[in-house]
Amino acid sequence: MKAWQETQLQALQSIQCAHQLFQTILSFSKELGFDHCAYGLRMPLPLTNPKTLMFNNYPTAWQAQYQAKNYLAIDPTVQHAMRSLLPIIWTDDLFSPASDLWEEACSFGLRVGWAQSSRDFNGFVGMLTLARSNEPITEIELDANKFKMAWLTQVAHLGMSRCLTPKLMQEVNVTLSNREIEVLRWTADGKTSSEISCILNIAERTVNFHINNVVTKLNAANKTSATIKAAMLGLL
Amino acid sequence: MKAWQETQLQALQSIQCAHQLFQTILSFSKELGFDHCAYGLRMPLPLTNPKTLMFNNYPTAWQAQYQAKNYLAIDPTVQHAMRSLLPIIWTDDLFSPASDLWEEACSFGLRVGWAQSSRDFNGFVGMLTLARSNEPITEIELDANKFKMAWLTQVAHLGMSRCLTPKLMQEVNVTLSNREIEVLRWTADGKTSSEISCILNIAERTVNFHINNVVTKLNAANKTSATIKAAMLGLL
DNA sequence: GTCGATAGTGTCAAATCTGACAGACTTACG
DNA sequence: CGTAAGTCTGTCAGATTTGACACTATCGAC
Repeated sequence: MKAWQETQLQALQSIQCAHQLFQTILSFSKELGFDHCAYGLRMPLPLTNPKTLMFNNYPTAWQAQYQAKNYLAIDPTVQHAMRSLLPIIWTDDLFSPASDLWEEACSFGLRVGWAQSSRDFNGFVGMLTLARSNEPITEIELDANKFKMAWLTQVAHLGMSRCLTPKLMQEVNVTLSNREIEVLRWTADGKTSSEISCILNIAERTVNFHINNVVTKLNAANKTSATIKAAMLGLL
Repeated sequence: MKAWQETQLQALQSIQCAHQLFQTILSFSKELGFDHCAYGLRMPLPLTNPKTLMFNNYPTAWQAQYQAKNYLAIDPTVQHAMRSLLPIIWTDDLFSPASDLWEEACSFGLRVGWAQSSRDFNGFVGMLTLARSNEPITEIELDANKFKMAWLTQVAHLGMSRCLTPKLMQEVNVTLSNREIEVLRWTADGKTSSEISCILNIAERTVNFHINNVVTKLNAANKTSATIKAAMLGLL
């Protein structure tokens, strides 16, 4: 347990394969007393259909069930994780809006769990879940381990997003010029092209030129979409 | 040091005044061996001029200097914090692009420091800095305390943003109807009103009606600005 | 049973954006 | 000295958005 931090940081920095990284995370979660571990990464875009990648060592049948019934959309732990950075512990109360899910999870031996999320500057949200079948999480255990659990959440996110982001979201690799950023920021703040042309002392045509370049670079359908993409991915 | 976690969480949940909360954070930072502490909170909007709130117990003269020379805009620790969730330690290298700032900080007895940021679901970025005048941060110290420092970053952010967000950014209090969210998501993904009307099987006029309501609610100048605001504040 | 929030629809003129035509100037880099 | 990237500018037609006019209907709360 001494080598925790070094090993983690090494893994974080060196491992290039997400599956391999997950195995490392899993081994840490076992050291913390949890047989099961799940890591999910949700991309910020598109807003109408944000993709989520999942890694876990849950029973295969439960994984299939979860997928088939689209439990991701109603899982209360996920909903919490999308709104708050605070850790959350599985309770009957928490799962009351999704009793089916809860009962089935229990039937697969997933009765005790803890989850926390994190969000990076590209807008990616990562969620780490640690779970086991029995042995409720005690106050004492929590006090002893919550620092490490929170840390693991961070480390897992940093590693996972480093591995996955560039492939999943080409747009994060795009670089915008200073002028493009400037114009796009004003656009995001609700200025029209002609207003921006006054602010920056250039022709309206030039403003539209820059905007059009960004639209092309980000593969967007129009100005609004381009602005959203750039802002959500932290390009502005 | 035993009561760390309880006290922190209590403070986090109960204290309503940001200054009072900062005093609590400061006391923890002292327990961790740092005389000085700074907490900054940056709001996500407006993009052309994002406001930042600062709390710290630095020498008054240094605070004035920092403000007067607008060091916030070039501070390498801030720039790092805006791009990465990883903690960072003050080094000569780090400050080489801002040697003036670094020399002046040293002259005020701020030579050793550590900083980490976090980002919440409203897009607010918080940054915690722990500093002292001498005694370099050793590997051993870091290994012993980095979990707690990361934790404190989180706790500070949760408390501070709870205190400050509702006042600073009225828009976070706005609630959008389901239909408004739906329409706005499609808008963010680059669909035109007429396209959305097809997708949702309603009249184009109705789409514009919903969009206009959101524009009004969020006090935005137009569709693009409203969409950005909603997306950045996690309303979508 | 009225009130408020939500959802839906119509028309029309002016403002704004989009796309496609094409070209010029500067700066950094090799 | 050429080349690439970034910045800047022009015109014009057609699509889209915006703002202001009104109106109907449902649903839950008081």
